[in-house]
Amino acid sequence: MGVDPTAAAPGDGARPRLDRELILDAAQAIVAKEGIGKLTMRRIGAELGADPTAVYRHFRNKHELLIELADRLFGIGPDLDPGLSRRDMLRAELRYAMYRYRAHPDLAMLLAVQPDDTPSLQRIADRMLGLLAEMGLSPRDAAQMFQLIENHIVGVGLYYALIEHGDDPRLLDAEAMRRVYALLPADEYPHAVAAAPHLFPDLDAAFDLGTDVILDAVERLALTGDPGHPTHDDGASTP
Amino acid sequence: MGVDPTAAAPGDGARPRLDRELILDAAQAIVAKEGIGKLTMRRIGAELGADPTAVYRHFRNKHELLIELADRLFGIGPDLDPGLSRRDMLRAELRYAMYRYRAHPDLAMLLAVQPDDTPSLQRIADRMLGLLAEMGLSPRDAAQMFQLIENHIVGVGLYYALIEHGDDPRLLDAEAMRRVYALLPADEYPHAVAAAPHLFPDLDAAFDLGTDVILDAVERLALTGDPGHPTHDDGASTP
DNA sequence: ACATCGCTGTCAACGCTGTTGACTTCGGCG
DNA sequence: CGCCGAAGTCAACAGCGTTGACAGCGATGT
Repeated sequence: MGVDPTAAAPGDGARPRLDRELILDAAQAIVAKEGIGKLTMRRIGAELGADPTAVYRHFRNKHELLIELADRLFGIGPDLDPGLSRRDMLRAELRYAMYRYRAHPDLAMLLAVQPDDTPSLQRIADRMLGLLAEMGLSPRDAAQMFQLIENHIVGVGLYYALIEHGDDPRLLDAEAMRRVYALLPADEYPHAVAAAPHLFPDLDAAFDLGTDVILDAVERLALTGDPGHPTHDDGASTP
Repeated sequence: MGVDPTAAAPGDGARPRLDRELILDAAQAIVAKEGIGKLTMRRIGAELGADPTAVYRHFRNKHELLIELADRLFGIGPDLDPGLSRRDMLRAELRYAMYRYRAHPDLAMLLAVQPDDTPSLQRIADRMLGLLAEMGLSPRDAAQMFQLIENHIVGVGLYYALIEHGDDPRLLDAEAMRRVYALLPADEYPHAVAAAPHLFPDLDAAFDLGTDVILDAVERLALTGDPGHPTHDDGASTP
């Protein structure tokens, strides 16, 4: 009697017993509302209406909590129209992965340094490797191109994230960034000045361009067994 | 009980007056010896044999110090043999940039979110854009491929850095990581298991492969004005 | 030459972080 | 009912970046 654990509501005062799920819900809510920078143990405690140190009864430390939170956020994959070509499916998978990275770069980096790869990451890897195989790549080539794809995603996703979650609004103004390069001394930075109007392109377009470059290489690899140099070389071109 | 500045410094004896250069030297020494994780204001003070807060007489805050330190570390460029082909020079430039990133990923990310691009970054951009132009690209194409190159560098450099500067030694053991994937349930992760022996390739090789894919696209763009999809009209050079 | 004033370094302290150990309370089980 | 481990609370520690008040050095103006 006394406190009824079933009558718990967010503003109510009463609160069900904590468990990992409940804590992760709170953490996820904080990240969604205020960003990962504000995700502190004390903030989680406040969100739960509990003492911050109560969390330590369920998670060994903050790192363990973050890993689990990251796995939860990375667990969801895209819904793919099975009628799409392999190439288009791979494109969609890549875009989706980049968006995951872009949305939660800090958590993604945490997962990346985690030696015990989580099921989410393993499923993503399996899906992409499967598509590459179906496009005609040997397991070895698939693994190599998969590494390229991962790097591509990390590079763009991270750049995106830095710009969006950075606290300096000027980063979002590509026009202003171009102007900086346009106004450099032309004798010292001739090429930068010349290319200034085209620098800092739309990142979505840049990502797609990179994806196409990689997918072209994949198809070329599937056709000829060679990444395919465009030179009219008659011999060794790969060092 | 005044402190005698001419007789009180650990090791060296007298400590001259502080200035930005001296402080940056100390900071750089700490980063080199113990990594950026140990670079705290208090640690800098200890390295200088001075009170930690003295640093604030020369730098507005830690961020400003880090930006300046990053610019210093990124200022040095590669010595290029002028006899090299444009492609090889670009390859060298790319490798060098990746190594910079790899060596100081945190500082590199700090520079990336800095709206006022530092001279080091501007010089690097100018050099690469110049090489792309000399390979036959229009300023617009050069800017686009430059973005691709940046992403490539960030992706690989960051991945490298995470593995090397991560505190978990298991990350360095690619063989062990492959084993993890090899031992996954084959019915659930068929493609991951099949590709397991070839996953986690040597990152230097992966970087070079990615570089070649990009440079191939650059040359194709220079020749045809088109990134070049490997469709049937493509005269494959190597069977 | 003396007084002045700003720059530099020192010290103590604030608010924040993750984390620990001791204490209390709750809930299920014999 | 009584027990006992799990769960929650409280105070505290060590570390972080940073601030404001104070003290000495050094150059400067008269």
